[in-house]
Amino acid sequence: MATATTAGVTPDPGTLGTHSIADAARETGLSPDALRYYEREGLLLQPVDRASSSHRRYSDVDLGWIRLVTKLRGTGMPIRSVREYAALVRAGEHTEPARLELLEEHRDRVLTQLRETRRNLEAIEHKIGIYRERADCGAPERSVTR
Amino acid sequence: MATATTAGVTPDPGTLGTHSIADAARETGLSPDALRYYEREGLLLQPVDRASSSHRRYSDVDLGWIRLVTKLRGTGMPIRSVREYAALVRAGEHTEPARLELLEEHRDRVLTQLRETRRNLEAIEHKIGIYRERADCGAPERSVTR
DNA sequence: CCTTGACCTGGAGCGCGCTCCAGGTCCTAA
DNA sequence: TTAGGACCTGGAGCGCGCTCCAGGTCAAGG
Repeated sequence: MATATTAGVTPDPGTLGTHSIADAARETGLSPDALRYYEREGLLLQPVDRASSSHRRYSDVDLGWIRLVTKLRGTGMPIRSVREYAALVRAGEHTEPARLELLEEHRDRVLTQLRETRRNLEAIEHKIGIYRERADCGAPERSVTR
Repeated sequence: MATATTAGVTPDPGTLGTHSIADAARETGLSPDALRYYEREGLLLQPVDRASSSHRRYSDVDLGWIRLVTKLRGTGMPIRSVREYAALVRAGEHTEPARLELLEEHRDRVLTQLRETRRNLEAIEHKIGIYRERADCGAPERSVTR
Protein backbone atom coordinates (compact mmCIF):
# COMPACT_ATOMS: atom_id res chain seq x y z
CA MET A 1 0.00 0.00 0.00
CA ALA A 2 1.41 3.38 -1.09
CA THR A 3 4.89 3.32 -2.53
CA ALA A 4 6.63 6.45 -1.33
CA THR A 5 9.49 8.16 -3.20
CA THR A 6 7.85 7.55 -6.56
CA ALA A 7 6.69 11.09 -7.25
CA GLY A 8 7.44 14.05 -4.96
CA VAL A 9 10.43 14.96 -2.84
CA THR A 10 8.53 14.81 0.45
CA PRO A 11 8.04 11.10 1.11
CA ASP A 12 4.30 11.00 1.94
CA PRO A 13 3.49 11.90 5.52
CA GLY A 14 1.17 8.91 6.00
CA THR A 15 3.99 6.40 5.88
CA LEU A 16 6.24 8.37 8.20
CA GLY A 17 6.11 7.12 11.77
CA THR A 18 5.11 9.82 14.20
CA HIS A 19 3.02 8.19 16.92
CA SER A 20 4.51 6.59 20.00
CA ILE A 21 3.20 3.22 21.06
CA ALA A 22 1.20 4.93 23.80
CA ASP A 23 -0.41 7.16 21.17
CA ALA A 24 -1.14 4.20 18.97
CA ALA A 25 -2.68 2.40 21.91
CA ARG A 26 -4.92 5.35 22.67
CA GLU A 27 -5.87 5.70 19.01
CA THR A 28 -6.70 2.08 18.44
CA GLY A 29 -8.06 1.00 21.80
CA LEU A 30 -5.43 -1.72 22.10
CA SER A 31 -2.83 -2.01 24.83
CA PRO A 32 0.85 -1.40 24.08
CA ASP A 33 1.41 -5.06 24.86
CA ALA A 34 -1.22 -6.08 22.35
CA LEU A 35 0.33 -3.83 19.72
CA ARG A 36 3.73 -5.43 20.22
CA TYR A 37 2.09 -8.83 20.20
CA TYR A 38 0.31 -8.13 16.91
CA GLU A 39 3.56 -7.06 15.35
CA ARG A 40 5.40 -10.15 16.60
CA GLU A 41 2.60 -12.34 15.27
CA GLY A 42 2.78 -10.84 11.81
CA LEU A 43 -0.57 -9.08 11.81
CA LEU A 44 0.97 -5.83 10.60
CA LEU A 45 2.02 -5.18 7.04
CA GLN A 46 5.57 -4.32 7.94
CA PRO A 47 7.59 -3.97 11.09
CA VAL A 48 6.82 -0.60 12.60
CA ASP A 49 9.33 2.23 12.16
CA ARG A 50 11.74 2.96 14.97
CA ALA A 51 13.07 6.18 16.39
CA SER A 52 16.79 6.36 17.02
CA SER A 53 15.98 5.28 20.55
CA SER A 54 14.53 2.10 19.03
CA HIS A 55 11.12 3.17 20.23
CA ARG A 56 8.32 2.33 17.83
CA ARG A 57 6.87 5.10 15.67
CA TYR A 58 3.51 4.33 14.13
CA SER A 59 2.53 6.02 10.89
CA ASP A 60 -1.03 6.99 10.05
CA VAL A 61 -1.06 4.16 7.55
CA ASP A 62 -0.06 1.79 10.35
CA LEU A 63 -2.89 3.10 12.51
CA GLY A 64 -5.40 2.72 9.70
CA TRP A 65 -4.38 -0.86 9.18
CA ILE A 66 -4.49 -1.60 12.89
CA ARG A 67 -7.98 -0.16 13.06
CA LEU A 68 -9.02 -2.54 10.33
CA VAL A 69 -7.44 -5.38 12.28
CA THR A 70 -9.45 -4.42 15.36
CA LYS A 71 -12.60 -4.60 13.26
CA LEU A 72 -11.72 -8.06 12.07
CA ARG A 73 -10.87 -9.12 15.60
CA GLY A 74 -13.98 -7.38 16.90
CA THR A 75 -16.10 -9.60 14.70
CA GLY A 76 -14.35 -12.67 15.98
CA MET A 77 -11.77 -13.33 13.30
CA PRO A 78 -8.98 -15.38 14.87
CA ILE A 79 -5.44 -14.02 14.97
CA ARG A 80 -4.39 -16.76 12.56
CA SER A 81 -6.78 -15.54 9.88
CA VAL A 82 -5.83 -11.92 10.34
CA ARG A 83 -2.25 -13.05 9.80
CA GLU A 84 -3.25 -14.77 6.57
CA TYR A 85 -5.05 -11.69 5.40
CA ALA A 86 -2.05 -9.53 6.19
CA ALA A 87 0.17 -11.96 4.28
CA LEU A 88 -2.08 -11.66 1.23
CA VAL A 89 -1.96 -7.88 1.34
CA ARG A 90 1.80 -8.02 1.68
CA ALA A 91 2.05 -10.39 -1.26
CA GLY A 92 0.67 -7.82 -3.67
CA GLU A 93 -2.26 -6.83 -5.78
CA HIS A 94 -2.71 -10.19 -7.46
CA THR A 95 -4.04 -11.62 -4.19
CA GLU A 96 -7.09 -9.42 -4.22
CA PRO A 97 -9.45 -12.23 -5.23
CA ALA A 98 -8.12 -14.32 -2.35
CA ARG A 99 -8.57 -11.43 0.08
CA LEU A 100 -12.10 -10.95 -1.14
CA GLU A 101 -12.81 -14.62 -0.57
CA LEU A 102 -11.32 -14.54 2.90
CA LEU A 103 -13.39 -11.52 3.86
CA GLU A 104 -16.57 -12.90 2.39
CA GLU A 105 -16.19 -16.18 4.20
CA HIS A 106 -15.60 -14.28 7.39
CA ARG A 107 -18.65 -12.12 6.80
CA ASP A 108 -20.78 -15.21 6.27
CA ARG A 109 -19.57 -16.75 9.49
CA VAL A 110 -20.28 -13.51 11.33
CA LEU A 111 -23.79 -13.31 9.89
CA THR A 112 -24.49 -16.89 10.90
CA GLN A 113 -23.15 -16.17 14.34
CA LEU A 114 -25.30 -13.04 14.61
CA ARG A 115 -28.41 -14.99 13.70
CA GLU A 116 -27.56 -17.69 16.19
CA THR A 117 -26.95 -15.16 18.95
CA ARG A 118 -30.22 -13.42 18.22
CA ARG A 119 -32.01 -16.75 18.37
CA ASN A 120 -30.48 -17.55 21.73
CA LEU A 121 -31.20 -14.05 22.94
CA GLU A 122 -34.86 -14.43 22.07
CA ALA A 123 -35.13 -17.43 24.35
CA ILE A 124 -33.47 -15.47 27.13
CA GLU A 125 -35.78 -12.52 26.60
CA HIS A 126 -38.71 -14.89 26.80
CA LYS A 127 -37.39 -16.00 30.17
CA ILE A 128 -37.00 -12.39 31.24
CA GLY A 129 -40.61 -11.81 30.27
CA ILE A 130 -41.73 -14.63 32.52
CA TYR A 131 -39.77 -13.34 35.50
CA ARG A 132 -41.06 -9.84 34.93
CA GLU A 133 -44.62 -11.00 34.72
CA ARG A 134 -44.25 -12.86 37.97
CA ALA A 135 -42.62 -9.87 39.63
CA ASP A 136 -45.45 -7.59 38.50
CA CYS A 137 -48.20 -9.96 39.66
CA GLY A 138 -46.54 -11.14 42.82
CA ALA A 139 -45.27 -7.93 44.38
CA PRO A 140 -48.27 -5.61 44.64
CA GLU A 141 -51.11 -8.07 45.40
CA ARG A 142 -49.32 -10.81 47.35
CA SER A 143 -50.50 -14.41 47.44
CA VAL A 144 -51.82 -14.91 43.94
CA THR A 145 -51.50 -18.41 42.46
CA ARG A 146 -49.56 -19.31 45.58
CA MET B 1 -37.90 -26.97 40.43
CA ALA B 2 -40.78 -29.45 40.71
CA THR B 3 -40.97 -31.34 43.98
CA ALA B 4 -41.87 -34.92 43.18
CA THR B 5 -43.79 -37.19 45.57
CA THR B 6 -46.08 -34.36 46.67
CA ALA B 7 -49.23 -35.40 44.84
CA GLY B 8 -49.52 -38.63 42.79
CA VAL B 9 -47.99 -42.05 43.23
CA THR B 10 -45.97 -41.88 40.02
CA PRO B 11 -43.09 -39.52 40.80
CA ASP B 12 -43.15 -37.21 37.74
CA PRO B 13 -41.38 -38.62 34.72
CA GLY B 14 -39.52 -35.38 34.00
CA THR B 15 -37.36 -35.63 37.08
CA LEU B 16 -36.49 -39.28 36.55
CA GLY B 17 -33.15 -39.80 34.88
CA THR B 18 -33.44 -41.80 31.69
CA HIS B 19 -30.87 -40.43 29.27
CA SER B 20 -27.28 -41.62 29.15
CA ILE B 21 -24.55 -39.03 28.90
CA ALA B 22 -24.18 -39.84 25.22
CA ASP B 23 -27.89 -39.16 24.73
CA ALA B 24 -27.64 -35.93 26.65
CA ALA B 25 -24.67 -34.92 24.55
CA ARG B 26 -26.59 -35.58 21.36
CA GLU B 27 -29.63 -33.74 22.68
CA THR B 28 -27.79 -30.65 23.83
CA GLY B 29 -24.99 -30.39 21.34
CA LEU B 30 -22.38 -30.53 24.09
CA SER B 31 -19.67 -33.17 24.46
CA PRO B 32 -19.83 -35.71 27.26
CA ASP B 33 -16.71 -34.08 28.66
CA ALA B 34 -18.38 -30.69 28.65
CA LEU B 35 -21.43 -32.13 30.41
CA ARG B 36 -19.26 -33.58 33.17
CA TYR B 37 -17.35 -30.33 33.34
CA TYR B 38 -20.55 -28.30 33.71
CA GLU B 39 -21.69 -30.54 36.52
CA ARG B 40 -18.36 -30.28 38.32
CA GLU B 41 -18.42 -26.51 37.95
CA GLY B 42 -21.85 -26.22 39.51
CA LEU B 43 -23.75 -25.10 36.43
CA LEU B 44 -26.43 -27.72 36.95
CA LEU B 45 -29.18 -27.42 39.52
CA GLN B 46 -28.37 -30.72 41.20
CA PRO B 47 -25.92 -33.52 40.64
CA VAL B 48 -27.26 -35.73 37.89
CA ASP B 49 -28.93 -39.02 38.86
CA ARG B 50 -26.90 -42.19 38.61
CA ALA B 51 -27.76 -45.68 37.46
CA SER B 52 -26.61 -48.53 39.69
CA SER B 53 -23.54 -48.66 37.47
CA SER B 54 -22.82 -45.09 38.58
CA HIS B 55 -23.40 -43.97 35.03
CA ARG B 56 -25.17 -40.63 34.79
CA ARG B 57 -28.87 -40.57 33.94
CA TYR B 58 -30.16 -37.22 32.73
CA SER B 59 -33.83 -36.37 33.27
CA ASP B 60 -35.83 -34.27 30.83
CA VAL B 61 -35.72 -31.48 33.38
CA ASP B 62 -31.93 -31.73 33.40
CA LEU B 63 -31.88 -31.52 29.61
CA GLY B 64 -34.18 -28.51 29.62
CA TRP B 65 -31.94 -26.72 32.05
CA ILE B 66 -28.82 -27.63 30.09
CA ARG B 67 -30.43 -26.29 26.93
CA LEU B 68 -30.99 -23.00 28.71
CA VAL B 69 -27.37 -23.03 29.82
CA THR B 70 -26.26 -23.50 26.22
CA LYS B 71 -28.32 -20.45 25.28
CA LEU B 72 -26.66 -18.38 27.96
CA ARG B 73 -23.25 -19.67 26.88
CA GLY B 74 -24.17 -19.18 23.24
CA THR B 75 -24.71 -15.51 23.89
CA GLY B 76 -21.36 -15.24 25.60
CA MET B 77 -22.28 -15.49 29.26
CA PRO B 78 -19.18 -16.68 31.13
CA ILE B 79 -19.26 -19.95 33.05
CA ARG B 80 -18.91 -17.99 36.27
CA SER B 81 -22.16 -16.11 35.67
CA VAL B 82 -24.04 -19.21 34.66
CA ARG B 83 -22.89 -20.69 37.97
CA GLU B 84 -24.26 -17.65 39.82
CA TYR B 85 -27.54 -17.93 38.01
CA ALA B 86 -27.79 -21.63 38.85
CA ALA B 87 -27.04 -20.83 42.48
CA LEU B 88 -29.89 -18.32 42.54
CA VAL B 89 -32.32 -20.81 41.07
CA ARG B 90 -31.18 -23.38 43.62
CA ALA B 91 -31.63 -20.90 46.46
CA GLY B 92 -35.36 -20.64 45.89
CA GLU B 93 -38.16 -18.51 44.62
CA HIS B 94 -37.19 -15.41 46.60
CA THR B 95 -34.19 -14.90 44.31
CA GLU B 96 -36.35 -14.25 41.27
CA PRO B 97 -35.70 -10.49 41.29
CA ALA B 98 -31.97 -11.18 41.39
CA ARG B 99 -32.25 -13.66 38.54
CA LEU B 100 -34.21 -11.13 36.54
CA GLU B 101 -31.51 -8.54 37.13
CA LEU B 102 -28.77 -10.96 36.12
CA LEU B 103 -30.55 -11.87 32.90
CA GLU B 104 -31.37 -8.27 32.04
CA GLU B 105 -27.80 -7.17 32.55
CA HIS B 106 -26.67 -10.01 30.36
CA ARG B 107 -29.19 -9.11 27.68
CA ASP B 108 -27.96 -5.53 27.69
CA ARG B 109 -24.40 -6.62 27.27
CA VAL B 110 -25.40 -8.90 24.42
CA LEU B 111 -27.33 -6.13 22.69
CA THR B 112 -24.38 -3.78 23.02
CA GLN B 113 -22.12 -6.46 21.66
CA LEU B 114 -24.48 -7.12 18.74
CA ARG B 115 -24.52 -3.45 17.83
CA GLU B 116 -20.75 -3.30 18.03
CA THR B 117 -20.35 -6.38 15.87
CA ARG B 118 -22.72 -5.01 13.27
CA ARG B 119 -20.80 -1.75 13.21
CA ASN B 120 -17.55 -3.59 12.66
CA LEU B 121 -19.17 -5.79 10.07
CA GLU B 122 -20.32 -2.78 8.12
CA ALA B 123 -16.76 -1.58 7.78
CA ILE B 124 -15.73 -5.01 6.58
CA GLU B 125 -18.56 -5.13 4.08
CA HIS B 126 -17.49 -1.76 2.81
CA LYS B 127 -14.06 -3.24 2.21
CA ILE B 128 -15.62 -6.22 0.47
CA GLY B 129 -17.48 -3.80 -1.77
CA ILE B 130 -14.25 -2.13 -2.79
CA TYR B 131 -12.55 -5.42 -3.64
CA ARG B 132 -15.58 -6.54 -5.60
CA GLU B 133 -15.73 -3.35 -7.56
CA ARG B 134 -12.08 -3.69 -8.46
CA ALA B 135 -12.55 -7.30 -9.44
CA ASP B 136 -15.47 -6.39 -11.70
CA CYS B 137 -13.65 -3.53 -13.37
CA GLY B 138 -10.28 -5.16 -13.61
CA ALA B 139 -11.06 -8.61 -14.96
CA PRO B 140 -13.17 -8.13 -18.11
CA GLU B 141 -11.67 -5.01 -19.67
CA ARG B 142 -8.01 -5.32 -18.69
CA SER B 143 -5.70 -2.33 -18.33
CA VAL B 144 -8.02 0.30 -16.92
CA THR B 145 -6.50 2.86 -14.52
CA ARG B 146 -3.25 0.91 -14.77
C1' DC C 1 26.07 13.86 36.67
C1' DC C 2 21.95 11.71 38.06
C1' DT C 3 17.28 10.79 38.02
C1' DT C 4 13.02 10.00 35.77
C1' DG C 5 10.16 8.02 32.62
C1' DA C 6 8.96 6.11 28.30
C1' DC C 7 10.00 2.35 25.90
C1' DC C 8 12.66 -1.93 24.62
C1' DT C 9 13.28 -7.46 24.56
C1' DG C 10 12.57 -12.28 25.67
C1' DG C 11 10.02 -15.12 27.98
C1' DA C 12 6.90 -16.67 31.57
C1' DG C 13 2.16 -16.60 33.26
C1' DC C 14 -2.76 -16.39 33.12
C1' DG C 15 -7.93 -16.90 32.57
C1' DC C 16 -11.06 -19.28 29.96
C1' DG C 17 -13.39 -23.31 28.49
C1' DC C 18 -13.04 -27.15 27.47
C1' DT C 19 -10.51 -31.80 25.90
C1' DC C 20 -7.85 -35.74 26.57
C1' DC C 21 -5.94 -39.51 29.04
C1' DA C 22 -4.91 -43.46 32.19
C1' DG C 23 -6.62 -46.69 34.87
C1' DG C 24 -10.72 -48.65 36.66
C1' DT C 25 -15.82 -50.42 37.15
C1' DC C 26 -19.87 -52.44 35.49
C1' DC C 27 -23.17 -54.73 32.26
C1' DT C 28 -24.22 -57.46 28.27
C1' DA C 29 -23.74 -60.71 24.76
C1' DA C 30 -21.26 -64.58 22.78
C1' DT D 1 -16.09 -67.30 31.19
C1' DT D 2 -14.52 -63.90 28.74
C1' DA D 3 -14.45 -59.99 25.69
C1' DG D 4 -16.26 -55.54 24.47
C1' DG D 5 -18.16 -51.29 25.15
C1' DA D 6 -20.08 -47.49 27.68
C1' DC D 7 -19.07 -44.93 31.29
C1' DC D 8 -16.56 -43.50 35.62
C1' DT D 9 -12.79 -40.38 38.25
C1' DG D 10 -8.92 -37.31 38.95
C1' DG D 11 -5.92 -34.73 36.90
C1' DA D 12 -3.01 -33.04 33.21
C1' DG D 13 -2.90 -30.57 28.82
C1' DC D 14 -4.21 -27.35 25.33
C1' DG D 15 -5.36 -23.36 22.16
C1' DC D 16 -6.33 -18.71 22.37
C1' DG D 17 -5.20 -14.03 23.15
C1' DC D 18 -3.26 -11.44 25.48
C1' DT D 19 -0.75 -9.59 30.02
C1' DC D 20 2.94 -9.14 33.03
C1' DC D 21 7.62 -9.00 34.44
C1' DA D 22 12.74 -8.45 34.89
C1' DG D 23 16.42 -6.32 33.36
C1' DG D 24 18.11 -3.02 30.16
C1' DT D 25 18.58 1.27 26.88
C1' DC D 26 17.99 5.94 25.78
C1' DA D 27 16.83 11.10 25.94
C1' DA D 28 15.56 15.02 28.42
C1' DG D 29 15.34 17.90 32.55
C1' DG D 30 17.13 19.53 37.04
